[in-house]
Amino acid sequence: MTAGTGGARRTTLADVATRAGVDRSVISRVLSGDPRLLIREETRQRVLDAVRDLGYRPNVAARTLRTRRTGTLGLLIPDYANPVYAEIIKGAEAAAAERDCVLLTGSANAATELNSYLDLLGQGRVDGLLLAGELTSRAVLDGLTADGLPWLLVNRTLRGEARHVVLDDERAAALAVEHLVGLGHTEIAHLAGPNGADTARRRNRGYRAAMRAHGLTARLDWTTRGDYTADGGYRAMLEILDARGRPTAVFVANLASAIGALHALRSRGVAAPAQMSVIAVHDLPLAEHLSPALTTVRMPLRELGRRGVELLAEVGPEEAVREVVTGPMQVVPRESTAPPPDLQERM
Amino acid sequence: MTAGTGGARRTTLADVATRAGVDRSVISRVLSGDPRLLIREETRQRVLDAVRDLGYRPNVAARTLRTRRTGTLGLLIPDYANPVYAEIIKGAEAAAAERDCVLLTGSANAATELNSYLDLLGQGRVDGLLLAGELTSRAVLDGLTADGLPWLLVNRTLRGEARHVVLDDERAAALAVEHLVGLGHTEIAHLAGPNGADTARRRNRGYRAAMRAHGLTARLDWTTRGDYTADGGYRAMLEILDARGRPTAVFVANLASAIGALHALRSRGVAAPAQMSVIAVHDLPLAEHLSPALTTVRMPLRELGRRGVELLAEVGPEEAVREVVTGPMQVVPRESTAPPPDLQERM
DNA sequence: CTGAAAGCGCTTACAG
DNA sequence: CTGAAAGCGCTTACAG
Repeated sequence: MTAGTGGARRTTLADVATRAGVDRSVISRVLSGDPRLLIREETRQRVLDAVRDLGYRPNVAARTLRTRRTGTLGLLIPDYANPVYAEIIKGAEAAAAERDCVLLTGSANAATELNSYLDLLGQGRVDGLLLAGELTSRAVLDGLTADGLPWLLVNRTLRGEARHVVLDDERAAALAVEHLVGLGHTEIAHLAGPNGADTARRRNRGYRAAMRAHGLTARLDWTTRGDYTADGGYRAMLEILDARGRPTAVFVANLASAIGALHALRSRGVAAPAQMSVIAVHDLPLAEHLSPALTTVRMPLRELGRRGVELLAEVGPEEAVREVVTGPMQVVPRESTAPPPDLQERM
Repeated sequence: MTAGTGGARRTTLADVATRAGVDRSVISRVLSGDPRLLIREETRQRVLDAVRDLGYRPNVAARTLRTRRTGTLGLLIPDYANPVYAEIIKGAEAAAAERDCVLLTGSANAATELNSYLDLLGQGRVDGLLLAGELTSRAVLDGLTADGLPWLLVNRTLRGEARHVVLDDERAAALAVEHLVGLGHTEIAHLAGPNGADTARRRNRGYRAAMRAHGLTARLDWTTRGDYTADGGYRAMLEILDARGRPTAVFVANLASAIGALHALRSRGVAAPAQMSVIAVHDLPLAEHLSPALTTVRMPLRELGRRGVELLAEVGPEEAVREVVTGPMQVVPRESTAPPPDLQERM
C-alpha cells in the first residue's frame, strides 16, 4: 500500500444506499431525523443496519458545502499558558460537544497574528467566532461582520459594541474587599491588572466602589499596576511597599500577580498574613500550595466559556448580547488573609 | 437584514472569473500556483486584481471535497490546564501556520471522551491527528488507521507502535541527578510521576541509570509516586520524609508535583535547600517566584509540538517514526538546590 | 412511502 | 494560452 490516505476509499452514502437497497436521499433523511420523512419501520431498520455495518460517517466537507453549516465554532485566545483560558476552553468545549459542534481553538497575541489566523481560517471554516482577550479591534470585528461571520467577545467588552459575555468582575472585587473589611482591615491596597485589560478596569472599578461603600479611602499611591504575570506582580507589590505608609492588606487582580506579590513580600521580610493580608481573583489548585496558602475569589470561568458557545449558537448575529455570567462566585479563605496587626495585638 | 448569515452571498470563483473576464479554472490555477499554467502576464494581473478587489477567499468545504485535503491537523491533549501542553500547543500551532495549516486542538481525559471526540471529528475533518497524553489505546489507533487517518503519538510511546515523537526524559533525569551529585549529594530520592505515564517511566528509568552511573544507590523506599499534580506531590513528599533515614535531595518528576513537595517540606519544618534540595523537570516563569525559587530542568516542549506537526505532515502514514527531540535542555539553577547539610557544615 | 435530480464551489485532466 | 466539463459527497425540494 502506498503512503497517502493509508486505506481504502471511505464509505459514502452511495455505498450505504446500495447495501440497504434504497436511494441515497433516504439514508440522508433517516440520519438527519427529517420529520417529514415517511418510512416503513422495516426500511428504516435496513438503513440503520447498513449504516452500522459499513461504519458510515458523513463526509463533513460535502455536508458543509451543501448546507453552509460547518458544525465548527472558533475560539481565539491570547495565550494557552494562562490557566484562565484553560478553564474557559473547557467550558466552551463541553457546550460545543453538547450541540454536536467541534471547537477550534487558536491563539494570537498580536494584531498581525490575529489577522493571519483569520486568513488561515479562510472562508467557511467556522460558523462563528468567540474572541477572548484584549487584542480585538473594531476593524477586525467589522471585517468579520462583512464576511458574514457571527462573533462574540468573551471576558471583555468593547466600547460601542454590544456583543459580549463577561464575568461580574466588579462583584469579585467587592467580595474581596468585603472579606478584608470583615477581618478588620481599613488600609487596603489594590495590585491592579494591565491598563489594556477590560477585566482589570472592572476589577479596579469594583475595588474603588467597594471601598467607597465601606467609607474607606482608596489611596491612589496604593493602587499599582501589574500585567497579570508573576513578574509584574512582584514589581507592583514592591511599589506598594515603597509607598508612604503601608497598607495592611492588598487585593490582587489575578492569581499569577499574587504569586509574584507573595515573593515580593518575602524578599522584603514582610510577613503574610501577619503584616500583610493578600487576596486574589481566580482560584486554582495551586493556591492551596503557595506559602502562605492563598485566599482567592473563585470565578465561574467554565460557565463563561459555556455561555459563550451557547449565546453564539443561539442568538442571531445581528442581535445585541450583553450578558454577565452569574455562576458560583465566592471567596475561598486560606492562610494569606487574617486580621490586621493592630487587631491581632488586641487579641 | 435578517439574522442568519448576516451578510450578502460570499464571493465565489465565478464572481472573480466574470470580473477578470476569464474562466474559473484560470483563477484557480493562478491562485494555486499551478506550474503547468501558461498565462500572459497581463491576464495574470487582471486575475490578481479581481481577486483583491473582490476580497475573494476560496471556500474551504468545496476545496476539501474536491482535493480530499482539509488543511487541518488535529491535536488531542488530556488537559488544557497543564502548562506542559500549553507549550506543546504553541509549537504545534506555529509549525502548522508555517505550512498554511489550521490546528484543531481538543481535550479528552477519558477513553469515552476520546471516542466521542473522534466521532465528533467525523469523517474528513482533519488530515491527521497528533495524540498527546496517556489515554490512547491500541484499539483507538487501529480505528484511526482503518479510517485512513494518519496519527502520531506526541510525548509518549506505546509498546509495539512505531509512530511517536518524544523528549529525552532519561537525559533530563540524568541532568538533574548530575546537578545534585555535582553539589555533593549522594542520598537522592525520586518523587516520580504516575505509573500510567510514559514520561514518568522514562524519567524514573533515567534517574536509576544516572544513580548507578555515579555509583549511588537508588533506595526503593526513596522513590515515591505522585500523579503530576501539586496535591499528589505533597503526599508523595510526605512519604519520602516518613521513610527510614532521610535523603538530602529529591528529584521531582514535574513542576506541579514540586510545588506540592515544597509545601510538604514547609509543613514538616524541613528547610529547603538547607536540609533538602529539590530539583524538578519543566521550567516555567512561576518557578522563579516559588519559595525557595525552584531549580528546574528546562525541556524543549515547544520544539516537541513543532516536530509533531512536521513529522505528521511529512512522513507517510505507513512509515515508522521514532524521534527523540534534541532541543535545548538544561538545568536552570535557582535557590532550591545547594550542597547537602554535612558539606555545608564543613564550609 | 421512495426515487431522481439539481446544485453547493471548487480543481484538474483534457480539448482546442 | 484559455475554456468547457466532470465530479468530489452530500441535502433537499419535488415528482411520483
